[in-house]
Amino acid sequence: MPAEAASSGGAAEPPGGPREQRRRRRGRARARTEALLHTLKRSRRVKANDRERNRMHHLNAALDELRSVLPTFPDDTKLTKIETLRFAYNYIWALSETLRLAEQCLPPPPAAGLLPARRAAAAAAAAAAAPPSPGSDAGSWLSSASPSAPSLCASASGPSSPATSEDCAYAPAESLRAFRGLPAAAPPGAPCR
DNA sequence: TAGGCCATCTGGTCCT
DNA sequence: AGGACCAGATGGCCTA
Repeated sequence: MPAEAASSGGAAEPPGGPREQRRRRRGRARARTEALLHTLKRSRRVKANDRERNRMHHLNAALDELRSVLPTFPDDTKLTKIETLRFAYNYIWALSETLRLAEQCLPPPPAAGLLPARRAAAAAAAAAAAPPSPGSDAGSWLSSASPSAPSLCASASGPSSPATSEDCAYAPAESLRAFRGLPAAAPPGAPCR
């Protein structure tokens, strides 16, 4: 290709010459691929954002479902996320504790001897929620370090305690007594009344 | 106005 | 490769 060889050889290329045109074409192509890459990345990001939003919506829906099965409060304020989780944790513990005590104290079947579910639930609710003293923030009764349950915090290693060594959730030992069907204190092996 | 809560975006990591 | 999950950042809204 003689023409090419000649142009590459020496004299300054005239503006708009074939070399210049090629360079411009390459520049445009590169810009186009970069733009394409950018839009591709962008669209992936947008999609990922969409999925993430969706995921969080599902998570929140599940949290709402959890709220709906937890006993509501007089003031009916919506529990925050962390409150919901902590309260559920305590509620489950209180329910199982109620069952445990009931099994300990009640005569074996027939079924009539079983603790009515609603009473058990009410007791557990009281246990899990109490003491919801007015003016106290959620942290004091739902959160990790409740001063009202020092003994249970101390015995956090016990399998039946809702407290963990790291996060000593409120342990409603006192409020379990609110349930009239249960003894004030029923240490393991204590005679049932 | 400060602080708490929340939704959303984002980049990184892990898993399928 | 693409999706799920996670944690940090950011900004908006609300309340004391």
